[in-house]
Amino acid sequence: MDMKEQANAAATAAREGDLADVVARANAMAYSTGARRQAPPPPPSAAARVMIPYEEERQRRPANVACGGGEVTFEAPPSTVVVDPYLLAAAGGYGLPQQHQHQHQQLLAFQISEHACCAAADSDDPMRISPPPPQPAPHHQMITSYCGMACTHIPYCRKNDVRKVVCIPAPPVMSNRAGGGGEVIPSDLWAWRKYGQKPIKGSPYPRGYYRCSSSKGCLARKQVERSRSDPNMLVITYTAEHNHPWPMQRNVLAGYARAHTHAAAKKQQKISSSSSADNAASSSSINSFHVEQINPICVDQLPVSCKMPDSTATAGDGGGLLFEGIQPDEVFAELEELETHNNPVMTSANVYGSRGVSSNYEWHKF
DNA sequence: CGGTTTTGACCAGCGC
DNA sequence: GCGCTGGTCAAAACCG
Repeated sequence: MDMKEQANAAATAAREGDLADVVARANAMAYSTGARRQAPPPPPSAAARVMIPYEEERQRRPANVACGGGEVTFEAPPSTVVVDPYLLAAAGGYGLPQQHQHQHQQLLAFQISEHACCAAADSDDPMRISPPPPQPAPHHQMITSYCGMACTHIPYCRKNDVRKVVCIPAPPVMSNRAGGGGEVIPSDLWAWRKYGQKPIKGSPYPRGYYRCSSSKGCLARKQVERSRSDPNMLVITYTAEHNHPWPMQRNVLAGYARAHTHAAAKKQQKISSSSSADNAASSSSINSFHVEQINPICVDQLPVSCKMPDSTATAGDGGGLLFEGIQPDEVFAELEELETHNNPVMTSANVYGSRGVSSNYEWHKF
């Protein structure tokens, strides 16, 4: 697929609203423009530009994001795709030791605002750059979109609702265990409690609903689902902001252990007894995916280690991104690096006291 | 005891 | 009004 076709596909995806597909195609374009492993892209200190053409008749309001000199521009409808500069920085291994940077440059994680629809439909640009959140890394300049009107473009779009969508590489879908509540997702530093799961029309994968369990009054929520068009991508939608500091040490294994042992075993037994197509979307707390290949690295605050399986594969053609196995000490080394370089606010307790939901590794407070 | 996942039920918004 | 869909609730079961 040449650049023009990729651009058209991206525009189509943008219109059809599959955010993950937009990201995947943007990813593919990014790689096709030289951001491949053989030719690592410049670090965030150098300009990086990703562009997605859209309908020419539409007013173009590119979203330029600068982080450490890097710039990403989408010529999608104004707010269709917004790149979280931190994620881009993470993709470039920003703040990591030199020897680790090449790994993180393979990741292009995007933050997308679903409220883009509002901007496209209204002459007044409802988008505005919010100030950096108080707790995450100081340079983590979030771009979020606010609905200043009653949005009718997205059913669940609510006035003044802030939604941040992050697409990340997901573990491969396994035939009988993947998907659903058992979705193995890289953990972030917040504590989430799953409170629901629903099958989504048109998607073989259910959507999991999580709310912040660190603070009772916290309204932060997130939804996790696989992209229907690219199962290699996980779409995580964050809603509302945390109103409290990072979660401290807690009983991280209560309940969690159950989900990964007893219930999982029962589920496996149940699932294995059934051959229905629903298996792919059924709940399971663990995935037969080799969990040790995933590192418990925060999604939106810490880099996710991944690599391109081969030089020709792209996220758009199913090649996708694969997590690269890293030893636990390496993970902690990375965390320490981040703690040192990116987020002096975070303490060791905050970092290591968090859950590693997607990992075999238990995180300990030292 | 405090925390989790699972899952069916319930509710609200929307289109017909 | 009805059906569909997405989001949430809450009970049950379980774990350290």
